[in-house]
Amino acid sequence: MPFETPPFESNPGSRLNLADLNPAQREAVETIEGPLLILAGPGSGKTRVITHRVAHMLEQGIPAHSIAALTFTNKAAGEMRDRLALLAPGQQVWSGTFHRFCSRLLRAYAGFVGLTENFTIYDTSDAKKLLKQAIEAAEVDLRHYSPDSLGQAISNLKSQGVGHDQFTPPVGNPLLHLAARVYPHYQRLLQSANGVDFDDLLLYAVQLLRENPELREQLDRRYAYMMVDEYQDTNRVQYQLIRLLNHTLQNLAVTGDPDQSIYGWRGANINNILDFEKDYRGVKVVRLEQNYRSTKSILAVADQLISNNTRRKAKQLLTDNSQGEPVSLVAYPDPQFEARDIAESISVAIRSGKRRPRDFAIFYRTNALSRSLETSLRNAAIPYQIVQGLEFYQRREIKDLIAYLHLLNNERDAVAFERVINVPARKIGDKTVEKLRAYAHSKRLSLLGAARVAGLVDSISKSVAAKISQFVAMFDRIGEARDRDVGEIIRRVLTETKYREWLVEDASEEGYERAANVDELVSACDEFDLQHPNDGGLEAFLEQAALVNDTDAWESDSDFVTLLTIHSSKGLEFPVVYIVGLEDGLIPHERSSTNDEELEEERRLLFVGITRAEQQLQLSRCLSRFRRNGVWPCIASRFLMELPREIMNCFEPAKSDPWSDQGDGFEPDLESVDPWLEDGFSSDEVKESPPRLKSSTTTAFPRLVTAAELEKKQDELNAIRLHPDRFQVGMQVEHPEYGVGQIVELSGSGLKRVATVDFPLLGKRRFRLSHSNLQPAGSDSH
DNA sequence: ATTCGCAAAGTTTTT
DNA sequence: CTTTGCGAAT
Repeated sequence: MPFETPPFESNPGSRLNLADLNPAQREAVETIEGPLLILAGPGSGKTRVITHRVAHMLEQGIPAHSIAALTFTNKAAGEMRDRLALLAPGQQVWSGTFHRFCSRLLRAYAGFVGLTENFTIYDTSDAKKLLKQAIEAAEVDLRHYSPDSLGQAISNLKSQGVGHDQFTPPVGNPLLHLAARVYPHYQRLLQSANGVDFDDLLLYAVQLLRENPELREQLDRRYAYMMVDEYQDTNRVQYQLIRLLNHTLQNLAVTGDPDQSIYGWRGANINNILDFEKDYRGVKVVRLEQNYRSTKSILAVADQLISNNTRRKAKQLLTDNSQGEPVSLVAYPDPQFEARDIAESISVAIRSGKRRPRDFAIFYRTNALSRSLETSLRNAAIPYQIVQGLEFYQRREIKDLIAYLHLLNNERDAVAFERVINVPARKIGDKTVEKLRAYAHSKRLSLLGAARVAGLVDSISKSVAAKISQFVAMFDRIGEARDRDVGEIIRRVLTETKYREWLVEDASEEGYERAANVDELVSACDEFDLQHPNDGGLEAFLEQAALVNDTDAWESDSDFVTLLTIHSSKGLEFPVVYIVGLEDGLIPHERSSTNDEELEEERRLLFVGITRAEQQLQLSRCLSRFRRNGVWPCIASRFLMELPREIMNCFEPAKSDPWSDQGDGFEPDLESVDPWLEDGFSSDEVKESPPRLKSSTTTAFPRLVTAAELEKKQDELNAIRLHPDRFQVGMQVEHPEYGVGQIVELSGSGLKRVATVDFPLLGKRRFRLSHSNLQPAGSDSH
């Protein structure tokens, strides 16, 4: 029997020491055979358990190639690989994301699902182009729904494991009826382009295993031991995949925490983990409840918050860590203030020598919230890295160039063809492409194939056909480099297309910036070549580019403050964490508060954020925020009311807060906003002097907002709220210094609402209503 | 037929 | 404040 090898000699380089583990952890590590459910609370050493478990399996003589570990993100897979390299040097255990696993599988068996091995993986924006064509082809009436919502619907179907030919829409759901009509067209377009979207990777893999039992059995045995991380975030297809691969041999270990399930919106089914014990027979359940990460103060807040969820298995968070400092809860006047204050406290802590930049992280609900934080950190000269800002691979110039590579790798790639055919501009426009598309469709050719014979297309003029031939000739010259290093290929693309020259043609600043990005892409290609001397090549690079995102580029080793969404903070930990924007409409997000289930997911999201913090945590919100066309008052997140505020440091407005605490339903008065008036704010009369930041190093989060400042800001908000339309153009107003004048213009909105007043003696002056003492002339001032 | 310029509208979370 | 869509000019 292969598994009875004595542990000592099989792996002499091992650093494995099970004595480092607590009893529950050890039990998980030592359970190798059969289904195992590891319920791991935050900070309970889950990664440690997983890696030790694999190392232990290897010590027991289980061959590395029969172990596969599926993770949720590349980041998690990478971390596991790194830690395993320390515990069990030189052992090649497969670890990666679901999508990568499926992609690998499909490359090997592409023919079974109607693809060839060089298929293209489309990201969401590429897929959207095909979706739009599909919508046209299906001739559906899209008056009531956006293409995006249709795409969402189809994506949801796919993640439920529903194929394009298996779906009957339920009666009375118009969106799904549309989806049912568009879905087959969309799928046909993907197939003819030899492409897949993200969901297809999983769906096709399941289809492949279902239709080929002998292959399923073979793979089941090949990966005799499987581990799945973040099992609470798996969706239906992922669940099916796991079942298919663990049918014969059920040596399956899943880890997860129902309280950290935050991907319901993309089809994750929390029942997958709640029902694990029903799905597999003889499941061993191990609970890791001891928290090694956070202080008692932080855990108390997290615990109190999550206890408001009803759909959960009650669980205590225990720690032997110290009490630590109380969690701070701060209300700031506005996001700029919030950002400045946070940057200031970080700066103070760094300068005092107590902390380094990498000790800090700032979380927000939506990416858009990162802006003011970036500005403040930059102004404070604090090094920071933003995870998932504007993604590198989403930039236009990068997508353009990668499209050339895609077309090189997969000549049927219609999206890539349409992207590159006229970039740089070659006077081959939409109309021509449409003709090519029609011709290609009728002759069953790819777009590039049609382009090769453009002269045969009647509707295309000779001169345009010549331009197309020129393009094809150029493309084929690039194609000669197809089998070279990726760096060489991309250089070939650049020299042949003169893309870089085209970018800087107009000598615009934007052009140079884009050119710099192009250079960065070239370096990325070279880097890839260096790192993949043997398993490289165009196809591998493209797969990497499609499945690796910027989150994975996050460097935990470098000394930066980290900015990221709460979602992408999962699995990470930081000594000091700030979570900003805790306002109603953000957390819970306005689009996620329609029912209790979504609300509970939002609560879990905040729970995840809170439990990332090791030593210090500050939660903050703003009293007003710039949104759409003006400044709007913000209501505190309802979750804040669920926190144990008596044990927290609260820097909330002193008097009762009309925006949050009374909750008497202030609704922004739409009529007080003039969306058609642009706001001109360069006038010197309109000045904004931010309150000076004070700081002290005595407390964890020095109190930088004084109660007086908050009150003042609030009075301003009140004034606007109570008298949204006190002023009108043509009205006579009185200014304490300048006297009486007439309003000639009103612009801006909210706190930035500005009146231009014409004074008989002084001429025109501009005033910000929220700051000035303008009164309607002759009115009884209060 | 293409390109350029302006206006309008839209803003969650991710593989 | 950004991106997308449409209309006019070349």
